[in-house]
Amino acid sequence: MSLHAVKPLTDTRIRILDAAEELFMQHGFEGTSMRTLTAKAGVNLAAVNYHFGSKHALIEAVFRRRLDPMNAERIAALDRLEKEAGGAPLAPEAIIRAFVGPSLRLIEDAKGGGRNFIRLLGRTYTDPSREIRHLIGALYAPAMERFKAAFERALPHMPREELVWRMHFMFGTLAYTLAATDTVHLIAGCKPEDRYDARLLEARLVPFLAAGLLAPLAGASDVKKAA
Amino acid sequence: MSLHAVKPLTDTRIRILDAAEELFMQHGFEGTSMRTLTAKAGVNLAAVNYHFGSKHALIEAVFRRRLDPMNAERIAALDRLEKEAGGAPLAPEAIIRAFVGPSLRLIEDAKGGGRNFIRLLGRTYTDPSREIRHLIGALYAPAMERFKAAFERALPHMPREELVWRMHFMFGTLAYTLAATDTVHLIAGCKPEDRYDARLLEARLVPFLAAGLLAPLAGASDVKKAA
DNA sequence: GTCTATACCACGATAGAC
DNA sequence: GTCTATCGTGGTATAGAC
Repeated sequence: MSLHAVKPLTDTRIRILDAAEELFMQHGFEGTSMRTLTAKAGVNLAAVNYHFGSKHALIEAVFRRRLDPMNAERIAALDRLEKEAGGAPLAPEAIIRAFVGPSLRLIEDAKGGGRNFIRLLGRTYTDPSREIRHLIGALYAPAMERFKAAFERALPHMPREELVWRMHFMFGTLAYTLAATDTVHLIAGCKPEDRYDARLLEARLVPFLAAGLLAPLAGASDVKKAA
Repeated sequence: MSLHAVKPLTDTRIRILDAAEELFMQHGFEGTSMRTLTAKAGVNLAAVNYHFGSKHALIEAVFRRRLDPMNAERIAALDRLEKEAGGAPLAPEAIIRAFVGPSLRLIEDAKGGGRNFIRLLGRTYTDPSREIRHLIGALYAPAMERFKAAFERALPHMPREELVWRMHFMFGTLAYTLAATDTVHLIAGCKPEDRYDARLLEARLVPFLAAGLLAPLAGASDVKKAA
Protein backbone atom coordinates (compact mmCIF):
# COMPACT_ATOMS: atom_id res chain seq x y z
CA MET A 1 0.00 0.00 0.00
CA SER A 2 1.49 3.31 -1.05
CA LEU A 3 1.54 6.61 0.75
CA HIS A 4 -1.12 7.87 -1.60
CA ALA A 5 -4.74 6.96 -1.89
CA VAL A 6 -5.57 3.29 -2.07
CA LYS A 7 -6.94 3.65 -5.58
CA PRO A 8 -4.97 5.35 -8.34
CA LEU A 9 -6.20 8.83 -9.14
CA THR A 10 -7.46 8.47 -12.67
CA ASP A 11 -8.84 11.49 -14.44
CA THR A 12 -12.44 10.52 -13.80
CA ARG A 13 -11.82 9.91 -10.12
CA ILE A 14 -10.20 13.32 -9.80
CA ARG A 15 -13.01 15.07 -11.61
CA ILE A 16 -15.53 13.46 -9.31
CA LEU A 17 -13.58 14.29 -6.18
CA ASP A 18 -13.13 17.91 -7.26
CA ALA A 19 -16.80 18.35 -8.04
CA ALA A 20 -17.84 16.64 -4.82
CA GLU A 21 -15.54 18.78 -2.72
CA GLU A 22 -17.06 21.95 -4.08
CA LEU A 23 -20.68 20.85 -4.03
CA PHE A 24 -20.43 19.32 -0.56
CA MET A 25 -19.14 22.65 0.69
CA GLN A 26 -21.89 24.60 -1.05
CA HIS A 27 -24.88 22.39 -0.42
CA GLY A 28 -23.88 19.82 2.16
CA PHE A 29 -23.85 16.06 1.75
CA GLU A 30 -27.58 15.53 1.74
CA GLY A 31 -28.14 18.51 -0.50
CA THR A 32 -25.84 17.20 -3.20
CA SER A 33 -27.37 14.55 -5.44
CA MET A 34 -25.36 12.07 -7.44
CA ARG A 35 -26.94 13.46 -10.56
CA THR A 36 -25.90 17.07 -10.11
CA LEU A 37 -22.52 15.88 -8.94
CA THR A 38 -21.79 13.73 -11.95
CA ALA A 39 -23.16 16.43 -14.23
CA LYS A 40 -20.75 18.99 -12.78
CA ALA A 41 -17.89 16.53 -13.04
CA GLY A 42 -18.86 15.76 -16.63
CA VAL A 43 -18.94 12.04 -16.04
CA ASN A 44 -21.56 9.36 -16.21
CA LEU A 45 -23.99 8.87 -13.37
CA ALA A 46 -22.72 5.38 -12.74
CA ALA A 47 -19.11 6.51 -12.46
CA VAL A 48 -19.41 7.34 -8.77
CA ASN A 49 -20.69 3.89 -8.00
CA TYR A 50 -18.10 2.24 -10.16
CA HIS A 51 -15.13 4.11 -8.75
CA PHE A 52 -16.17 4.57 -5.16
CA GLY A 53 -18.95 2.09 -4.49
CA SER A 54 -21.45 4.43 -2.85
CA LYS A 55 -22.09 8.02 -1.92
CA HIS A 56 -20.78 7.45 1.57
CA ALA A 57 -17.59 5.92 0.24
CA LEU A 58 -17.21 8.95 -2.00
CA ILE A 59 -17.49 11.25 0.99
CA GLU A 60 -14.80 9.23 2.69
CA ALA A 61 -12.57 9.46 -0.38
CA VAL A 62 -13.03 13.23 -0.52
CA PHE A 63 -11.69 13.56 2.99
CA ARG A 64 -9.00 10.91 2.62
CA ARG A 65 -7.51 12.56 -0.43
CA ARG A 66 -6.53 15.65 1.51
CA LEU A 67 -6.57 14.58 5.15
CA ASP A 68 -4.29 11.57 4.85
CA PRO A 69 -1.42 13.49 3.24
CA MET A 70 -2.02 16.41 5.59
CA ASN A 71 -1.80 14.23 8.66
CA ALA A 72 1.15 12.35 7.21
CA GLU A 73 2.88 15.70 6.83
CA ARG A 74 2.10 16.53 10.42
CA ILE A 75 3.52 13.27 11.67
CA ALA A 76 6.58 13.64 9.47
CA ALA A 77 7.20 17.09 10.92
CA LEU A 78 6.93 15.66 14.40
CA ASP A 79 9.30 12.84 13.53
CA ARG A 80 11.82 15.37 12.26
CA LEU A 81 11.59 17.42 15.44
CA GLU A 82 12.02 14.40 17.67
CA LYS A 83 14.98 13.19 15.67
CA GLU A 84 16.64 16.60 15.97
CA ALA A 85 15.96 16.72 19.70
CA GLY A 86 17.46 13.29 20.18
CA GLY A 87 15.33 12.11 23.05
CA ALA A 88 14.87 15.46 24.78
CA PRO A 89 11.25 16.58 25.19
CA LEU A 90 10.09 19.06 22.58
CA ALA A 91 9.02 22.64 23.11
CA PRO A 92 5.21 22.74 23.14
CA GLU A 93 5.24 25.57 20.63
CA ALA A 94 7.23 23.46 18.19
CA ILE A 95 4.68 20.65 18.45
CA ILE A 96 1.89 23.10 17.82
CA ARG A 97 3.69 24.45 14.80
CA ALA A 98 4.08 20.96 13.40
CA PHE A 99 0.35 20.42 13.70
CA VAL A 100 -0.84 23.77 12.50
CA GLY A 101 1.51 24.28 9.58
CA PRO A 102 0.22 21.74 7.06
CA SER A 103 -3.40 22.85 7.40
CA LEU A 104 -2.56 26.54 7.26
CA ARG A 105 -0.76 26.07 4.01
CA LEU A 106 -3.88 24.67 2.40
CA ILE A 107 -5.84 27.89 2.76
CA GLU A 108 -3.47 29.66 0.42
CA ASP A 109 -4.43 27.19 -2.27
CA ALA A 110 -7.63 28.77 -3.57
CA LYS A 111 -7.25 27.58 -7.16
CA GLY A 112 -6.52 23.96 -6.35
CA GLY A 113 -9.49 23.77 -4.03
CA GLY A 114 -7.49 23.51 -0.83
CA ARG A 115 -9.18 26.49 0.73
CA ASN A 116 -12.57 25.12 -0.17
CA PHE A 117 -11.68 21.78 1.37
CA ILE A 118 -10.51 23.37 4.58
CA ARG A 119 -13.81 25.13 4.95
CA LEU A 120 -15.66 21.92 4.20
CA LEU A 121 -13.57 20.18 6.81
CA GLY A 122 -14.29 22.88 9.34
CA ARG A 123 -18.00 22.49 8.81
CA THR A 124 -17.86 18.75 9.05
CA TYR A 125 -16.57 18.54 12.61
CA THR A 126 -20.01 19.68 13.63
CA ASP A 127 -21.96 17.70 11.05
CA PRO A 128 -25.30 16.43 12.30
CA SER A 129 -24.57 12.90 11.12
CA ARG A 130 -22.85 10.63 13.60
CA GLU A 131 -21.35 8.52 10.86
CA ILE A 132 -19.66 11.49 9.28
CA ARG A 133 -18.19 12.71 12.53
CA HIS A 134 -16.94 9.22 13.30
CA LEU A 135 -15.32 9.06 9.90
CA ILE A 136 -13.46 12.28 10.54
CA GLY A 137 -12.47 11.01 13.95
CA ALA A 138 -11.09 7.82 12.47
CA LEU A 139 -9.11 9.71 9.84
CA TYR A 140 -7.56 11.93 12.47
CA ALA A 141 -6.90 9.19 14.99
CA PRO A 142 -3.32 8.23 14.09
CA ALA A 143 -2.10 11.81 14.04
CA MET A 144 -3.96 12.60 17.23
CA GLU A 145 -2.34 9.69 19.04
CA ARG A 146 1.10 10.82 18.02
CA PHE A 147 0.56 14.43 18.97
CA LYS A 148 -1.06 13.54 22.24
CA ALA A 149 1.96 11.43 23.12
CA ALA A 150 4.28 14.26 22.14
CA PHE A 151 2.40 16.74 24.30
CA GLU A 152 2.40 14.31 27.21
CA ARG A 153 6.16 14.04 27.02
CA ALA A 154 6.55 17.80 26.70
CA LEU A 155 4.21 18.50 29.61
CA PRO A 156 4.72 15.67 32.08
CA HIS A 157 3.16 17.58 34.97
CA MET A 158 -0.10 18.42 33.28
CA PRO A 159 -2.98 16.13 34.25
CA ARG A 160 -3.99 14.00 31.30
CA GLU A 161 -7.58 15.10 31.43
CA GLU A 162 -6.64 18.75 31.36
CA LEU A 163 -4.31 18.14 28.45
CA VAL A 164 -7.06 16.48 26.46
CA TRP A 165 -9.33 19.45 26.93
CA ARG A 166 -6.66 21.93 26.01
CA MET A 167 -5.89 19.95 22.89
CA HIS A 168 -9.58 20.06 22.15
CA PHE A 169 -9.59 23.83 22.56
CA MET A 170 -6.52 24.24 20.38
CA PHE A 171 -7.99 22.03 17.73
CA GLY A 172 -11.18 24.05 17.82
CA THR A 173 -9.42 27.36 17.51
CA LEU A 174 -7.54 26.11 14.49
CA ALA A 175 -10.62 24.57 12.90
CA TYR A 176 -12.68 27.69 13.35
CA THR A 177 -9.93 30.03 12.23
CA LEU A 178 -9.50 28.08 9.03
CA ALA A 179 -13.16 27.49 8.31
CA ALA A 180 -14.40 30.94 9.21
CA THR A 181 -11.84 33.11 7.52
CA ASP A 182 -14.76 35.15 6.23
CA THR A 183 -16.02 35.75 9.71
CA VAL A 184 -13.15 37.88 10.94
CA HIS A 185 -15.26 40.88 10.04
CA LEU A 186 -17.49 39.79 12.90
CA ILE A 187 -15.04 41.70 15.01
CA ALA A 188 -14.51 44.63 12.72
CA GLY A 189 -11.13 46.08 11.98
CA CYS A 190 -8.88 43.49 10.37
CA LYS A 191 -7.33 43.84 6.97
CA PRO A 192 -9.14 41.34 4.76
CA GLU A 193 -6.02 40.58 2.74
CA ASP A 194 -4.40 39.06 5.82
CA ARG A 195 -7.00 36.36 6.16
CA TYR A 196 -5.42 33.99 3.70
CA ASP A 197 -1.77 34.70 4.47
CA ALA A 198 -0.65 31.43 6.01
CA ARG A 199 2.60 32.68 7.53
CA LEU A 200 0.99 35.71 9.08
CA LEU A 201 -1.83 33.58 10.42
CA GLU A 202 0.67 31.17 11.90
CA ALA A 203 2.58 34.01 13.52
CA ARG A 204 -0.63 35.14 15.20
CA LEU A 205 -2.19 31.78 15.95
CA VAL A 206 0.70 29.79 17.37
CA PRO A 207 1.52 32.14 20.27
CA PHE A 208 -2.15 32.24 21.16
CA LEU A 209 -2.42 28.47 21.23
CA ALA A 210 0.85 27.99 23.06
CA ALA A 211 -0.18 30.40 25.79
CA GLY A 212 -3.53 28.67 26.15
CA LEU A 213 -1.92 25.26 26.34
CA LEU A 214 0.47 26.44 29.04
CA ALA A 215 -2.12 28.40 31.00
CA PRO A 216 -1.70 28.12 34.76
CA LEU A 217 -3.54 25.10 36.08
CA ALA A 218 -6.61 25.87 38.11
CA GLY A 219 -6.24 24.49 41.61
CA ALA A 220 -7.98 21.14 41.94
CA SER A 221 -10.35 22.86 44.32
CA ASP A 222 -11.62 25.15 41.58
CA VAL A 223 -12.59 22.32 39.32
CA LYS A 224 -14.19 20.40 42.16
CA LYS A 225 -16.08 23.49 43.19
CA ALA A 226 -17.49 23.79 39.69
CA ALA A 227 -18.55 20.15 39.57
CA MET B 1 -40.29 47.97 21.75
CA SER B 2 -39.72 45.36 24.42
CA LEU B 3 -36.63 43.41 25.27
CA HIS B 4 -38.13 40.41 23.58
CA ALA B 5 -38.72 39.70 19.92
CA VAL B 6 -40.40 42.34 17.83
CA LYS B 7 -43.43 40.17 17.22
CA PRO B 8 -45.35 38.55 20.07
CA LEU B 9 -44.62 34.87 20.44
CA THR B 10 -47.96 33.30 19.69
CA ASP B 11 -48.29 29.56 19.93
CA THR B 12 -48.06 29.04 16.18
CA ARG B 13 -44.97 31.21 15.93
CA ILE B 14 -43.31 29.30 18.73
CA ARG B 15 -44.15 25.94 17.18
CA ILE B 16 -42.65 27.06 13.89
CA LEU B 17 -39.51 28.45 15.50
CA ASP B 18 -38.99 25.27 17.52
CA ALA B 19 -39.42 23.04 14.52
CA ALA B 20 -37.19 25.25 12.37
CA GLU B 21 -34.42 25.30 14.94
CA GLU B 22 -34.29 21.55 15.07
CA LEU B 23 -34.64 20.91 11.35
CA PHE B 24 -32.15 23.60 10.40
CA MET B 25 -29.63 21.92 12.63
CA GLN B 26 -30.34 18.48 11.24
CA HIS B 27 -30.63 19.24 7.55
CA GLY B 28 -29.37 22.77 7.01
CA PHE B 29 -31.32 25.69 5.65
CA GLU B 30 -31.49 24.52 2.06
CA GLY B 31 -32.21 20.98 3.09
CA THR B 32 -35.27 21.94 5.12
CA SER B 33 -38.40 22.34 3.06
CA MET B 34 -41.28 24.47 4.23
CA ARG B 35 -43.42 21.39 3.93
CA THR B 36 -41.50 19.22 6.32
CA LEU B 37 -41.07 22.21 8.58
CA THR B 38 -44.77 23.04 8.82
CA ALA B 39 -45.62 19.37 9.11
CA LYS B 40 -43.28 18.98 12.07
CA ALA B 41 -44.67 22.12 13.65
CA GLY B 42 -48.20 20.89 13.08
CA VAL B 43 -49.26 24.10 11.38
CA ASN B 44 -50.53 25.03 7.96
CA LEU B 45 -48.06 25.36 5.12
CA ALA B 46 -48.97 29.00 4.68
CA ALA B 47 -48.30 29.85 8.33
CA VAL B 48 -44.62 30.51 7.81
CA ASN B 49 -45.30 33.06 5.16
CA TYR B 50 -48.08 34.66 7.19
CA HIS B 51 -46.11 34.98 10.42
CA PHE B 52 -42.63 35.62 9.11
CA GLY B 53 -42.99 36.73 5.51
CA SER B 54 -40.38 34.42 3.98
CA LYS B 55 -38.03 31.58 4.68
CA HIS B 56 -35.14 33.98 5.10
CA ALA B 57 -37.09 36.07 7.57
CA LEU B 58 -37.86 32.89 9.48
CA ILE B 59 -34.18 32.08 9.64
CA GLU B 60 -33.54 35.53 11.03
CA ALA B 61 -36.28 35.08 13.61
CA VAL B 62 -34.82 31.74 14.70
CA PHE B 63 -31.51 33.39 15.48
CA ARG B 64 -32.99 36.56 16.95
CA ARG B 65 -35.10 34.65 19.43
CA ARG B 66 -32.05 33.26 21.21
CA LEU B 67 -29.18 35.51 20.18
CA ASP B 68 -30.73 38.83 21.15
CA PRO B 69 -31.42 37.81 24.75
CA MET B 70 -28.05 36.06 24.94
CA ASN B 71 -26.16 39.12 23.80
CA ALA B 72 -28.29 41.33 26.00
CA GLU B 73 -27.26 39.14 28.91
CA ARG B 74 -23.64 39.52 27.93
CA ILE B 75 -23.87 43.28 27.77
CA ALA B 76 -25.73 43.40 31.07
CA ALA B 77 -22.99 41.34 32.70
CA LEU B 78 -20.40 43.73 31.36
CA ASP B 79 -22.40 46.72 32.59
CA ARG B 80 -22.54 45.20 36.03
CA LEU B 81 -18.79 44.60 36.08
CA GLU B 82 -18.01 48.13 34.95
CA LYS B 83 -20.34 49.59 37.54
CA GLU B 84 -18.68 47.55 40.27
CA ALA B 85 -15.22 48.59 39.10
CA GLY B 86 -16.22 52.24 39.10
CA GLY B 87 -14.07 53.46 36.23
CA ALA B 88 -11.13 51.13 36.81
CA PRO B 89 -10.26 48.87 33.88
CA LEU B 90 -11.59 45.34 34.16
CA ALA B 91 -9.62 42.15 34.45
CA PRO B 92 -9.51 40.49 31.02
CA GLU B 93 -10.62 37.22 32.54
CA ALA B 94 -13.73 38.86 33.95
CA ILE B 95 -14.64 40.22 30.53
CA ILE B 96 -14.18 36.80 29.02
CA ARG B 97 -16.38 35.29 31.66
CA ALA B 98 -19.10 37.80 30.92
CA PHE B 99 -19.03 36.82 27.28
CA VAL B 100 -18.70 33.08 27.66
CA GLY B 101 -21.16 32.52 30.46
CA PRO B 102 -24.50 33.11 28.75
CA SER B 103 -23.70 30.82 25.83
CA LEU B 104 -22.28 28.09 28.03
CA ARG B 105 -25.44 27.98 30.04
CA LEU B 106 -27.47 27.21 26.94
CA ILE B 107 -25.78 23.89 26.34
CA GLU B 108 -27.19 22.51 29.55
CA ASP B 109 -30.66 23.13 28.18
CA ALA B 110 -31.15 19.99 26.10
CA LYS B 111 -34.89 19.77 26.58
CA GLY B 112 -35.70 23.37 25.72
CA GLY B 113 -33.64 23.20 22.56
CA GLY B 114 -30.84 25.48 23.77
CA ARG B 115 -28.17 22.91 23.10
CA ASN B 116 -29.51 22.29 19.65
CA PHE B 117 -29.53 26.00 18.94
CA ILE B 118 -25.96 26.41 20.09
CA ARG B 119 -24.84 23.72 17.70
CA LEU B 120 -26.83 25.31 14.91
CA LEU B 121 -25.21 28.62 15.71
CA GLY B 122 -21.77 27.06 15.66
CA ARG B 123 -22.38 25.63 12.24
CA THR B 124 -23.73 28.86 10.89
CA TYR B 125 -20.59 30.93 11.39
CA THR B 126 -19.13 28.95 8.53
CA ASP B 127 -22.26 28.77 6.43
CA PRO B 128 -21.61 28.89 2.69
CA SER B 129 -24.18 31.65 2.20
CA ARG B 130 -22.89 35.20 2.49
CA GLU B 131 -26.30 36.49 3.48
CA ILE B 132 -26.50 34.17 6.43
CA ARG B 133 -23.06 35.04 7.70
CA HIS B 134 -23.85 38.73 7.35
CA LEU B 135 -27.02 38.22 9.31
CA ILE B 136 -25.13 36.61 12.15
CA GLY B 137 -22.57 39.37 12.00
CA ALA B 138 -25.27 42.00 12.27
CA LEU B 139 -26.91 40.27 15.22
CA TYR B 140 -23.60 40.08 17.05
CA ALA B 141 -22.46 43.60 16.20
CA PRO B 142 -23.70 45.52 19.25
CA ALA B 143 -22.26 43.03 21.73
CA MET B 144 -19.00 42.81 19.80
CA GLU B 145 -18.58 46.60 19.88
CA ARG B 146 -19.09 46.71 23.61
CA PHE B 147 -16.71 43.85 24.33
CA LYS B 148 -14.09 45.16 21.99
CA ALA B 149 -14.19 48.49 23.79
CA ALA B 150 -13.92 46.73 27.13
CA PHE B 151 -10.89 44.73 26.01
CA GLU B 152 -9.26 47.84 24.60
CA ARG B 153 -9.61 49.56 27.94
CA ALA B 154 -8.32 46.49 29.77
CA LEU B 155 -5.37 46.06 27.44
CA PRO B 156 -4.29 49.54 26.43
CA HIS B 157 -0.85 48.42 25.26
CA MET B 158 -2.03 45.74 22.87
CA PRO B 159 -2.05 46.80 19.23
CA ARG B 160 -5.62 47.00 17.99
CA GLU B 161 -4.99 44.65 15.11
CA GLU B 162 -3.56 42.00 17.39
CA LEU B 163 -6.49 42.37 19.75
CA VAL B 164 -8.96 41.85 16.93
CA TRP B 165 -7.28 38.63 15.93
CA ARG B 166 -7.12 37.35 19.47
CA MET B 167 -10.78 38.11 19.92
CA HIS B 168 -11.36 36.19 16.72
CA PHE B 169 -9.43 33.24 18.08
CA MET B 170 -11.28 33.34 21.38
CA PHE B 171 -14.58 33.54 19.64
CA GLY B 172 -13.64 30.58 17.49
CA THR B 173 -12.57 28.47 20.41
CA LEU B 174 -15.86 29.13 22.13
CA ALA B 175 -17.88 28.50 18.99
CA TYR B 176 -16.16 25.23 18.26
CA THR B 177 -16.24 24.03 21.84
CA LEU B 178 -19.97 24.61 21.99
CA ALA B 179 -20.81 23.28 18.57
CA ALA B 180 -18.55 20.27 18.60
CA THR B 181 -19.22 18.88 22.04
CA ASP B 182 -19.47 15.49 20.37
CA THR B 183 -16.04 15.81 18.89
CA VAL B 184 -14.07 15.72 22.12
CA HIS B 185 -13.67 12.03 21.49
CA LEU B 186 -11.49 13.08 18.58
CA ILE B 187 -8.80 13.32 21.18
CA ALA B 188 -9.66 10.26 23.16
CA GLY B 189 -9.76 10.15 26.88
CA CYS B 190 -12.31 12.60 28.22
CA LYS B 191 -15.28 11.69 30.31
CA PRO B 192 -18.30 12.15 28.10
CA GLU B 193 -20.48 13.30 30.96
CA ASP B 194 -18.33 16.41 31.37
CA ARG B 195 -19.13 17.70 27.91
CA TYR B 196 -22.37 19.37 28.86
CA ASP B 197 -21.42 20.58 32.32
CA ALA B 198 -21.40 24.33 31.84
CA ARG B 199 -19.54 25.23 35.02
CA LEU B 200 -16.84 22.65 34.44
CA LEU B 201 -16.50 23.78 30.85
CA GLU B 202 -16.18 27.36 31.98
CA ALA B 203 -13.53 26.44 34.53
CA ARG B 204 -11.50 24.83 31.77
CA LEU B 205 -12.20 27.22 28.93
CA VAL B 206 -11.77 30.62 30.56
CA PRO B 207 -8.16 30.12 31.74
CA PHE B 208 -7.27 28.85 28.29
CA LEU B 209 -8.78 31.87 26.59
CA ALA B 210 -7.35 34.34 29.08
CA ALA B 211 -3.86 32.94 28.61
CA GLY B 212 -4.20 33.13 24.84
CA LEU B 213 -5.48 36.67 24.98
CA LEU B 214 -2.56 37.73 27.16
CA ALA B 215 0.07 35.79 25.25
CA PRO B 216 3.37 37.62 24.91
CA LEU B 217 3.33 39.84 21.86
CA ALA B 218 5.55 38.65 19.06
CA GLY B 219 8.17 41.28 18.34
CA ALA B 220 7.09 43.46 15.44
CA SER B 221 9.98 41.94 13.54
CA ASP B 222 8.42 38.47 13.68
CA VAL B 223 5.21 39.57 12.06
CA LYS B 224 7.05 41.55 9.43
CA LYS B 225 9.28 38.60 8.72
CA ALA B 226 6.23 36.47 8.11
CA ALA B 227 4.66 38.99 5.75
C1' DG C 1 -10.24 -2.04 -16.56
C1' DT C 2 -13.10 1.87 -17.82
C1' DC C 3 -17.13 3.91 -19.20
C1' DT C 4 -22.17 4.38 -20.74
C1' DA C 5 -27.07 3.70 -21.01
C1' DT C 6 -30.59 2.28 -18.72
C1' DA C 7 -33.27 -0.07 -15.32
C1' DC C 8 -34.71 -0.59 -10.57
C1' DC C 9 -36.52 0.54 -6.09
C1' DA C 10 -37.77 3.80 -2.43
C1' DC C 11 -39.60 8.01 -1.16
C1' DG C 12 -42.24 12.38 -0.93
C1' DA C 13 -45.07 15.56 -3.22
C1' DT C 14 -49.06 16.31 -6.00
C1' DA C 15 -53.57 15.97 -7.78
C1' DG C 16 -57.79 13.89 -8.81
C1' DA C 17 -61.64 10.54 -7.46
C1' DC C 18 -64.66 9.49 -4.18
C1' DG D 1 -61.62 14.79 4.40
C1' DT D 2 -59.23 10.09 2.68
C1' DC D 3 -57.57 7.13 -0.60
C1' DT D 4 -54.88 6.29 -4.51
C1' DA D 5 -52.61 6.99 -9.02
C1' DT D 6 -48.91 9.33 -10.58
C1' DC D 7 -44.79 11.84 -11.13
C1' DG D 8 -40.24 13.59 -9.96
C1' DT D 9 -36.17 12.75 -7.54
C1' DG D 10 -33.09 10.34 -4.92
C1' DG D 11 -29.34 6.33 -4.51
C1' DT D 12 -28.03 2.11 -6.47
C1' DA D 13 -27.24 -1.92 -9.70
C1' DT D 14 -26.24 -4.21 -14.09
C1' DA D 15 -25.34 -5.39 -18.88
C1' DG D 16 -22.76 -4.45 -22.48
C1' DA D 17 -19.65 -1.33 -25.42
C1' DC D 18 -15.01 0.21 -25.82
